[in-house]
Amino acid sequence: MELRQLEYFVAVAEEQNFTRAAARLHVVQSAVSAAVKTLERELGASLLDRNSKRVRLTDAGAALLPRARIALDAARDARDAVAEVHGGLRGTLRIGTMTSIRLLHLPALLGEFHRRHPGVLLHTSVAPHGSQGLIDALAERRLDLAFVSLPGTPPAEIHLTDLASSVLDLVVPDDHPLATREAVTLADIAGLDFIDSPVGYGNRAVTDRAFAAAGLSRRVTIEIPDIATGAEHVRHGLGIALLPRFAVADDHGVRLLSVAGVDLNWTASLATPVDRPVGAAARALISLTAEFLP
Amino acid sequence: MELRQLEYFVAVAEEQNFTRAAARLHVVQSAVSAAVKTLERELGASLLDRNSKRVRLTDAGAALLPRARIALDAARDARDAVAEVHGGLRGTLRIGTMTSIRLLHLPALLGEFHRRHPGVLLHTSVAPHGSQGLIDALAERRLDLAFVSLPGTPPAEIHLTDLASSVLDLVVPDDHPLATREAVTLADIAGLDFIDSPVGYGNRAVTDRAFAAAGLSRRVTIEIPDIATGAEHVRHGLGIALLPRFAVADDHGVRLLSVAGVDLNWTASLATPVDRPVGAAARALISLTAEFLP
DNA sequence: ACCAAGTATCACCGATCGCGATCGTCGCGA
DNA sequence: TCGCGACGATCGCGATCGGTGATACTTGGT
Repeated sequence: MELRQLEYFVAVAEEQNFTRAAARLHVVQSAVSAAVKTLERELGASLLDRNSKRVRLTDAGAALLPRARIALDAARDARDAVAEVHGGLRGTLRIGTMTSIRLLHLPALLGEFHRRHPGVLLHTSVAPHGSQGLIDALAERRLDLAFVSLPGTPPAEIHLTDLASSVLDLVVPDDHPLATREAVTLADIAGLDFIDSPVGYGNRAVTDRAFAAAGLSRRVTIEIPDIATGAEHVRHGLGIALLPRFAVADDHGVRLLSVAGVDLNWTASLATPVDRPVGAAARALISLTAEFLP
Repeated sequence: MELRQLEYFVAVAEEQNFTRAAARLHVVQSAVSAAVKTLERELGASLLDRNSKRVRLTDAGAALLPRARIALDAARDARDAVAEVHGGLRGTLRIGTMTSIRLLHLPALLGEFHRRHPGVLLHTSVAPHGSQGLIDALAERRLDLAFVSLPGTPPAEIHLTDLASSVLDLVVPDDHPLATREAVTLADIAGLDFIDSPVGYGNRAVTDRAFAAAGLSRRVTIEIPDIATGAEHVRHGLGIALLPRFAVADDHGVRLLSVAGVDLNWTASLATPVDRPVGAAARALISLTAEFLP
């Protein structure tokens, strides 16, 4: 068993496709097929149940996968540790981010990190399934760190460091009955049609929790993955929305109203695993993030 | 970087000699030399400072070594996990034991383990530096489990499960002034010449602690690594000793006396690491050990 | 100065790996 | 039912890798 074989196996398991795994690994498909076959022969067990249409893990493969990731992470940490001693950090840092990274000034943070550690490749990925998806990816070792928004108690295996927060304001079309008000309550907007992010996104969790805590409900009739388009949807009368002020670049045709008597604070945090040590590059980014805090 | 290279590097680091490492790995010396050189080239750092007389770790090598062990352990756990799913446990379990294994009936325990898991190779090693040395080896990932005797608070990274204990009795030559007594106190034997195990052994720690707790001292003039020879030394007038009864197979010429008013309980425990998960085979042995408890 | 022990280098050879071509399989749509 | 596209497995080939055995070089002790 060698790391190269584990790397190929993990790629196939994650992609559920030899051809895509080969592309990701920058080798031809037959090389991946052969390597996985050799690993199976060496371990004396079938790891993948596959045909021309479908690739699934066997029980043995399911047992191997998390441990293969641990071994690959350990090897990368080993490489990073040597690089740190010998002459600067090396390696790749896999970072998950929410789509609304402007809450955090991430470009400035990551830019500074890159200037300080040019040998580290930053591989950022946005969260197709919101912050909850990032948390899952962190737990499954597909990410090293994640910038998330996760109201409530985080899961036991994740540590959150709060970084920034913004209040969500109500955005209504300027001809809306509530538009003349300076502030409203949740009761004023209960039952109305809302535009919001999908379930799983942090801002969506904040708004859902607020309504639930007040024993009220609303209708989310349109889900948008990018809050920067929220004001546009509001402007065209598709509903009202709770958005941070920074997401409303152009406020013509809409009004922003405060919502009184409720916690609509949307907090962004850095999520790190607690069940394993993080690598040298991850530690460096965590330190830099702390420097960026006010 | 591959596991094979890490394995060769770890072997050289531990043996401090390429030729001995090669013997341990069952390859020729030049294969080890070439593999380490390739690893150094790939990492862009010198890992070992060596010449024909001496092999030492560099700073980069010192940074790599614990992480290399983690990666190798992870790979072995991966292999074991697949074997467990697929058809029984495989692999090697590295067990440290005190020399005085009769306190524990280890042969019976390990015999039963072997019958249940014939695919697991048990590699046992005794403790040249006593239980403390076993604890060090466990922390440094050179052992998976250890049977130790460690009075007092164990270090934070080790978990102890008490398994058995025996009281240490005073053994004197039968013409000794105390020989007519049924029991003595520590005060009676303070200042006398003792035969005992070396520092680091569990039984030695028990006796040293008892004298220290009583504010008394004694002279340990002969240190013996095997307590089974203790009574023989006493018989020949080389000193007196505190030994468990089971270690005195032949009591002619000596008397065994109780020592009142002091804790001379010598406890044997199973030491497991707390900072990392143990492999499948280790978990199986831990379970079997629990079954063997009364 | 000599020697023994150990590491590094070299030539050689068999094994391994990745590539490119191709075969076989499978699910889907007509 | 059939054709098709996509995908995994196999094969031949060339390049590279890894281990062996021999040997050169180095080093510390006598």
